[in-house]
Amino acid sequence: MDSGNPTIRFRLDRHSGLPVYRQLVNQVRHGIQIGVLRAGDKLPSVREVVSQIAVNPNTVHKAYREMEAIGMVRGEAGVGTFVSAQPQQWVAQDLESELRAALEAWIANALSSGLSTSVIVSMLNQASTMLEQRVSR
Amino acid sequence: MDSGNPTIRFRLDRHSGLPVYRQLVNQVRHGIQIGVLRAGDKLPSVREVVSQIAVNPNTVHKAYREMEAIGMVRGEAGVGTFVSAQPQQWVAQDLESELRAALEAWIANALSSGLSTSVIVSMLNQASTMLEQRVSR
Amino acid sequence: MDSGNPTIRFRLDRHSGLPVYRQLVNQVRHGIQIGVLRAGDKLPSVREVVSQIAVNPNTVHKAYREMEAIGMVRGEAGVGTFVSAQPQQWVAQDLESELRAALEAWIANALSSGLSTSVIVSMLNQASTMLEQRVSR
Amino acid sequence: MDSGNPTIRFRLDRHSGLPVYRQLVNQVRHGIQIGVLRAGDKLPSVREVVSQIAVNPNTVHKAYREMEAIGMVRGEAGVGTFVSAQPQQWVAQDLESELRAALEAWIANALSSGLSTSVIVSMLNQASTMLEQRVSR
DNA sequence: GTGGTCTAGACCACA
DNA sequence: GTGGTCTAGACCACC
Repeated sequence: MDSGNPTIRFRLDRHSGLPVYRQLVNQVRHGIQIGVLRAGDKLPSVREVVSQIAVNPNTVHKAYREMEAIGMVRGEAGVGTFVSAQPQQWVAQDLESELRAALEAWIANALSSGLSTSVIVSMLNQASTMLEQRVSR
Repeated sequence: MDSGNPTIRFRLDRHSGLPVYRQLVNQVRHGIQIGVLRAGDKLPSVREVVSQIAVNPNTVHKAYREMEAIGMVRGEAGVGTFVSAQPQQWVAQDLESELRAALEAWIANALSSGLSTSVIVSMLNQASTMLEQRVSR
Repeated sequence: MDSGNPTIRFRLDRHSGLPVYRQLVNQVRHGIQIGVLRAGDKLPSVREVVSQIAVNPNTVHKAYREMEAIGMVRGEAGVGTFVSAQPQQWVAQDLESELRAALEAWIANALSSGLSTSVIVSMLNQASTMLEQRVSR
Repeated sequence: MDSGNPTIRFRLDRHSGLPVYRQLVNQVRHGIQIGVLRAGDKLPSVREVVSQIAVNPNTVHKAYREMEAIGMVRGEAGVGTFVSAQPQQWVAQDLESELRAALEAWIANALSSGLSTSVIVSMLNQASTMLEQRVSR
């Protein structure tokens, strides 16, 4: 009914390797951080998302459940899903520690595969450099 | 019984998240790269591996089949499994490209979460530095 | 439920001596060759195949993995398994070269058994003729 | 002891795809057919064969057991293995029917893989022709 | 002893 | 629902 303000539009990168539900969570988080989404804003309904990006409803459900579990968002039955109050602070911290852990896991994998430390270091440096150039492009 | 040349001993990291059979493949690849395994060398039999690292025979078999499919190794029924001739070239590329892809996915995840490029870059640099210090320790 | 497009139905020859998983691979290859299966078409799910031909899920999975390793097919977790784009070229060669090798082995066996070449030749011709008549029957 | 007359020397084709024990059987059969081996002739002992062609003793045993089961040969404990009397007739017939069955199986495989009859026929004819040319070479 | 195939089941992440 | 990994065990041909 109150579909007037679409608040956020999801987009999908099918080739990124990232799980779909994770992309959705990330985009909401991103929206909150850059101010597109504010406390109390309504997220599109599951059905709307499904028609937008042609994805399985269960996948959207999972993303919404995940966000709710973190406290990023609150779902009210029969009404909709809304951005929580003051989610900004921990959102960022939570994300960083999660990413840091993932990067640690990546390094552990590389080491346990027998790659030399110097090669791993150079891969990290190379990625870092590429990223810096991409932004100044 | 006295198989004399133990060629390679597998070790398992149960917490790495990497599938067991992939760990085995990586370790053989590693062994070939550092010269512990050479063309014609015999890998331990499936049953030997099973008794070494307490894993299901099928899992080991799966790893061996994978290596054979890539051409890294050749299995002869009733005889054993042997390192192929001239496997060196692609061996290195395979593993590195896999890890590079995983790192790219990590960056994609970070970017799509709304993390600023500078933060990501600093995380990469920090990890790289930590790794270098760990080796000189 | 109403998956509508049955794309391919597997059949099994339990007495052919060919491993079940190889029969499945061959039949998909055949389906692609005769145009029943085209790029992007969905293969029946592992569980569907299981209920069709009464075989263990792992066996079907093995066949699907084999096809994926060759590049004939691509499996997406949670979605299904789909025929790859442009698989036609090598598809034909693969099967034929395999059969040709088997026929060479048969001849080698016959020769090394001391059968005269003329007898072998006549056996081949006889088989060939029988096959032609069977088709015009 | 009576190693004076070596009667038959085995050779192995490692790339033929034929099982080793089968090659041994075939060679004895061949030897009988061309008259190199006659009724009562002694086959080399398992140990002699092992030292000749570097093969597992069990493999030689299996070949000898197989020949004995067919009646081609008779083993006397502590003495040796000897060619049976009048083995020629059925030896040939037995072999031919066996080969014919194998060829039928090959055709069945080809058909069940979805190869067209005409392609199979042409493969057979091609093999037959190649074989004829090889002999007139 | 060796690897190869298959069955019968479990649990997981993802859609 | 989908495929992916793994366990526990069987039987086979071959060495």
